Amino acid sequence: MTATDPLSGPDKEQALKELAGTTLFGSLPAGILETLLPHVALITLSEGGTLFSQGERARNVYVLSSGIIALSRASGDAERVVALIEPGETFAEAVMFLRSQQYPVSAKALEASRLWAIDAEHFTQMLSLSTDACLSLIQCMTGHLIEQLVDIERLTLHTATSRFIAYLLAHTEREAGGSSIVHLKVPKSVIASRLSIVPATLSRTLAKLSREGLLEVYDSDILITDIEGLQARASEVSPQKVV
Amino acid sequence: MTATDPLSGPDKEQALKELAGTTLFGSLPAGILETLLPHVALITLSEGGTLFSQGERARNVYVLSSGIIALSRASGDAERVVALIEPGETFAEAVMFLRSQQYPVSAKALEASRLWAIDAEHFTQMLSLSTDACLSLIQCMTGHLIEQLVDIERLTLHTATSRFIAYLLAHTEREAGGSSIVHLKVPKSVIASRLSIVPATLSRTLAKLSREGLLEVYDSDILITDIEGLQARASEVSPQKVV
DNA sequence: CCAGCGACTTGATGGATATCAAGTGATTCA
DNA sequence: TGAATCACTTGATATCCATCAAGTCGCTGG
Repeated sequence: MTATDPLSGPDKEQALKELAGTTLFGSLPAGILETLLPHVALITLSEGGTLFSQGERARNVYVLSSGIIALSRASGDAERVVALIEPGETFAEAVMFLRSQQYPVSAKALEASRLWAIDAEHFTQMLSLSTDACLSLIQCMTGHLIEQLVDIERLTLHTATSRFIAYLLAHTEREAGGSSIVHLKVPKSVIASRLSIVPATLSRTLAKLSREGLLEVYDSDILITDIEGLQARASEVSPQKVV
Repeated sequence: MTATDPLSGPDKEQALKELAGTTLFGSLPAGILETLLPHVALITLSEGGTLFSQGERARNVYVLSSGIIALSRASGDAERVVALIEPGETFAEAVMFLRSQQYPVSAKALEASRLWAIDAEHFTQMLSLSTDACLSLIQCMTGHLIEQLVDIERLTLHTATSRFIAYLLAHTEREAGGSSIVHLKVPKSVIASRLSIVPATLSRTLAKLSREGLLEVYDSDILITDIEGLQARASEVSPQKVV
């Protein structure tokens, strides 16, 4: 992991442009974002590199510029990927509001990555000066809350198969024809962890769906041949009605 | 469900006092909270009454004064309790920042309850006038994010038994002696749903722990006889190491 | 070029927990 | 007062998915 600080000219422009493209920083009144720039650093990670570890003192808020970051949470000797961050997304936005002041997850690069690291203290300072910044952060956190709620819903109410299909459908780019290709950008073992499935089961799931003629598997490329069929199975629940 | 608006004298005082006791409203600069009072209504629900339903247009933010509220999320024909609200807690705080403007869960009273309903629009308005209010909300949402993260961790990494023990331990009031009593304030079926267990399994779990001499069950009162033994089993994970 | 390793697949088996079903008490209500 | 209902318990069985264990294939490095 390498970090530069302060940013030099061209990086500075790039940072400004990329931050402005996020929900978190995109709707700030002119000038506010610039005041933050002196406290932004460029970080580069090589594949497999660790950005921070669970429990570590939280110092920065991040924007991913390129690459992929996996956020994972460990408990005892078990660990699970809880989120996959793609370019243009922010993460660890509310880290300085945690009682513990510690990152609640670990962040690791799944491929070589570039990130902008914003100093948490100065970010907080900016929040206290701008309601617009606060509202953006709230907006952003609301999104995360809903995502987590949906995650919980899937984990508790849906089967491994329907969870995987939901993942697949969420990652298919719309294509004109009746069939479309989804390229898996991370190893299947990571997707499995993200969905709380064991890799062996994910493999079997893929084989099953393939046998059923819903999709075809070519390594990390999945050809979807029957999107309606998949959609139908995605909403299957493992019943358990209550209250 | 009955609602009054505007509040009369004594209710007004009560509302002011109770709102001031929450994280969300407690640290507002003097005077700000008062401006909100005209937009606060008192709502009473009888046992089993519905406050709002999933998908309904979101109009209010709530503070629970007395009683118990279950927040649950449905998907298909399955449903799960995702949170149990106790007096003094706020909920649906960020509801007006949702794209859909709809409640993502349903809220039902498990016993007769009183609540303060704050008009969402005026609450938002107050946020845009006070950074302190924003920061309180952010603080509050951060708490919810961590709670959900821990919930997910438990659901995916721990067994039904250890989830139940964690619930039990989180609800034991410290007692001097080597043993303490936990009174379950909601039906066991609701706790089961909250923990994503089926009632029959919860019942068996209780029987098992009782046979092992870790606790004794007297209907809704659980006598904990071996807290260390329970703590040891609470951290059991269903292994699944990854990445 | 082959050894070793990592990512994935596939098979055999087991275990945790859901499902289905039949109880038991306690409470409500006609 | 008896019937109905509810909350819970307990038993028998089923199912999903994890575990354990061998593969295969492609890649890297000596």
